[in-house]
Amino acid sequence: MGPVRNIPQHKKLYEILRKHITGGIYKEGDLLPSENELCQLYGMTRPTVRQSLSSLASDGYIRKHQGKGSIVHQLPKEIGILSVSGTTSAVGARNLKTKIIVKPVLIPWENDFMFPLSELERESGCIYMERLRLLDDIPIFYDISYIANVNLPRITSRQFENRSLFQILREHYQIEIKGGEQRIKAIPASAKISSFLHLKKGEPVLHLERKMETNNPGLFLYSSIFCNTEKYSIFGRF
Amino acid sequence: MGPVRNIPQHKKLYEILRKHITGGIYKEGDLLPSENELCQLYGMTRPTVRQSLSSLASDGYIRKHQGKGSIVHQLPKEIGILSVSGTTSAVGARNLKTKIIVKPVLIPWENDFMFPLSELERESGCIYMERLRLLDDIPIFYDISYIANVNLPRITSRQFENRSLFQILREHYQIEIKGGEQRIKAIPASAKISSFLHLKKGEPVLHLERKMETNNPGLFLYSSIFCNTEKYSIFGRF
DNA sequence: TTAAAAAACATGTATTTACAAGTAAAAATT
DNA sequence: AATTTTTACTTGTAAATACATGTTTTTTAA
Repeated sequence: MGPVRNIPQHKKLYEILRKHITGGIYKEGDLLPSENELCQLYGMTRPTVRQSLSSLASDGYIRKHQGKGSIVHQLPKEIGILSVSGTTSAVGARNLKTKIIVKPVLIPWENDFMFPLSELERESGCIYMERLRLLDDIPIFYDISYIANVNLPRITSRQFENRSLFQILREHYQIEIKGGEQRIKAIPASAKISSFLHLKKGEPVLHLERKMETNNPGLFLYSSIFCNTEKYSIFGRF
Repeated sequence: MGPVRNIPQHKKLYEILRKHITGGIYKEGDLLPSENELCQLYGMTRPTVRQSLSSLASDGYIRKHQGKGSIVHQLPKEIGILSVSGTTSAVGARNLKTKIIVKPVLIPWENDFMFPLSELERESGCIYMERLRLLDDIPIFYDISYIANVNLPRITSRQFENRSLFQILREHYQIEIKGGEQRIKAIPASAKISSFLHLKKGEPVLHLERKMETNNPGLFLYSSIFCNTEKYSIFGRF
């Protein structure tokens, strides 16, 4: 069959429209072509087109209105895992730099880990890394990542500096994030956290504990993230 | 206009299965009946059943696995204020009591409101209220709500004590929350906040600023929520 | 007994068809 | 000219059909 990848049509159209929206071809408030027009344009039938639009809607890129059409919705500029919206209007992903504090190493899991672990995960050990993320040279995230060491050869020797962890997992291991859960707290900065995030000890810090599911059943990504929200907020949609 | 509402089949099945899951008939890890079985059970065709399952999956109630089936997913056990899903389940807390601090009153909008407002919203004025929410008699949320005064007769005179604002809006005004956006910060407790939440001044507090969209285009709900996350975390899915 | 092959069954993708219901523009009427 | 009605176009709902692909169980063969 050659190098032809079998990506479903509805996924292709989803990606096309998503790029058109994020790329600015369609702007906020714009009306997307009607479902029937999209059918003609891309040679698909309406249920297929509707599946793409349905995904775009549930991901927050568009809103659908019966009788009117699909309207492009304002969307957050994504930065890595989180979305940040601050006083400055549009924060591009280019301004976010990543600094490795602890390179990926294989260690045993902590006994009192923040999420319950399966037998398999415990046995496999834990790939551990610490990163600092800076926006305009201001430290925003102090990020501790944990991954179970299952079927991820040579991951500890890869370069993480300018690529997100998720990008590497997707490109080299075909791992996609399917969803997850998180706990959010406001805590006082410890000595360690405050020095990393350029805060005074005891100042409020946002703490996220996340568990992410992947397309590989049994493989989860965990992270503990400390955010300096003095200047920027965490932004989210639902 | 008769009160008869034609609720679509896929939405009915969604509600049935959702209640079965939240009610404990299906527990975490359980396999739902297969799509074909559901077709027979409820007299629908597979596309209709699949639409229900697709909604349940995107709302985090189930996970679908090709070849296996639909598996019931762990539900948030903690306070799920972040997980407002399309139809009903907003804040799933049984022991959560509400205490009104400021009864609903009609006031002009603040000049430096946290979200940009439309002309219509500004002209209409603002229904303002403050509430305190307690979990096991511990104050957890200090909640300030803002609604534009458009087509909501007698709302300032309604009883809010034991019913959620969302419930009243749904039952009396047919208003449903379709989605929204939020900003999250960790801030030091002010004198006022700290006294409401039983904290010391300066202690970390979680601050959420939310804008919620409704099925009524142009009508938004806004809220500013201060959370005591000393003992509980905010829980969310994505 | 073990391992490979086949079958049965699950969800995924896609087409075709039909009608319902909401919205907006055009046409007809007053 | 202003209002009402009609029409055209939009998305929403739903059925029937077909085949693809992944998973599990059963059967068959070594």
